[in-house]
Amino acid sequence: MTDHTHHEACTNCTHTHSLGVAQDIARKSGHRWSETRTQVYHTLLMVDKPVTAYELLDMVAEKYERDVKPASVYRSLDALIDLGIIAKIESANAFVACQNPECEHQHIFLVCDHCGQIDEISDHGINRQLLKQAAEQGFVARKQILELHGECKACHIEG
Amino acid sequence: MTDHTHHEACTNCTHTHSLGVAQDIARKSGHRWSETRTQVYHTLLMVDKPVTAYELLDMVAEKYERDVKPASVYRSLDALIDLGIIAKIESANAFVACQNPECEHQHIFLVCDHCGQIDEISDHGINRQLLKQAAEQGFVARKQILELHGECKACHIEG
DNA sequence: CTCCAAATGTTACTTTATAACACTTAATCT
DNA sequence: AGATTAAGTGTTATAAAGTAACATTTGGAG
Repeated sequence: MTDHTHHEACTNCTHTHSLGVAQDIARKSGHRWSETRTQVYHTLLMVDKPVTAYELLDMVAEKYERDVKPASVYRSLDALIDLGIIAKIESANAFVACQNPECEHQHIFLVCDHCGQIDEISDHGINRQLLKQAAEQGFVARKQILELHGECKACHIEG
Repeated sequence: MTDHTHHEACTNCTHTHSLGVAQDIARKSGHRWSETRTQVYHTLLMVDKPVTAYELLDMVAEKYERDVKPASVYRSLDALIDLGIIAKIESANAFVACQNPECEHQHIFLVCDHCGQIDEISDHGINRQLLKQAAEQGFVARKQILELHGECKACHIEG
């Protein structure tokens, strides 16, 4: 495990990097960065699967030994969504860190109803086709929610 | 306005028809049909746009002069979803009657954030492509949530 | 170092949804 | 038509998800 001194202690290099990237994205887009946002985002990166706002609240409360309140968590979540570095899984009222924050913000989520894990499809073709179809009906699409529920590879094999 | 005696009074022929169809679908799939379900479904058909469970509750309460409770409404909604004749718009916590209950149950919804109206895209190609892409990652999809938010034709023109 | 819009802390509340259990009824079978 | 019974409803209470309002604090630009 490499030694990092440029950000707060984290046993995982990727996360430390992601936190730096997040901060940069925030600054560039005129948002501030803050302790709460760091903690919320870091926690989301660690769990690496969708969690509800209240689950997240409990995790942050325990990990950082603070009495964080729903409103604070929701505010951080809103900000992180604004930045495009996390996403809400609408069909689960849950939140998840994006796989590659630096590009493309129309997600296609694969939600395993068995283990709760999440995966993404990266197919711009589908996104494009959707926009096109919508446009043909005179609809200007601004945001796409696309979530497939089912069983992931691992769960399907195990039966 | 045509005279109908075969179902409870309704000023709209399509709805009377839909109620009959709904009842048939329910019976065929082993579900029962009931007064509450009739009222909930009928109300959804009338409003013809997404409404929340509690909005629906109020409408049913007023229209049928009864003191209907949340649990009852949610139970009816669950049943109607099971029958495939209504759908939940996950990103709005709202429910809407399906356009053609008798076929195809993977919807693509166009939700206008300006007027609240809803439209659907009928493109099996996209549905198929999604399943295919998911399958390539070993994911077996059972349910698809696909909602585009934006501005509908009418609202876009008006500016 | 100052400043102040942006963010947080806190309290209270609203909206959305479900659990549990007694009671009622739709539809099937005689 | 009347009995039967699983499916559905009524009711109470409560959980889960999300927001409003306002006083206080702070990140980061100048």
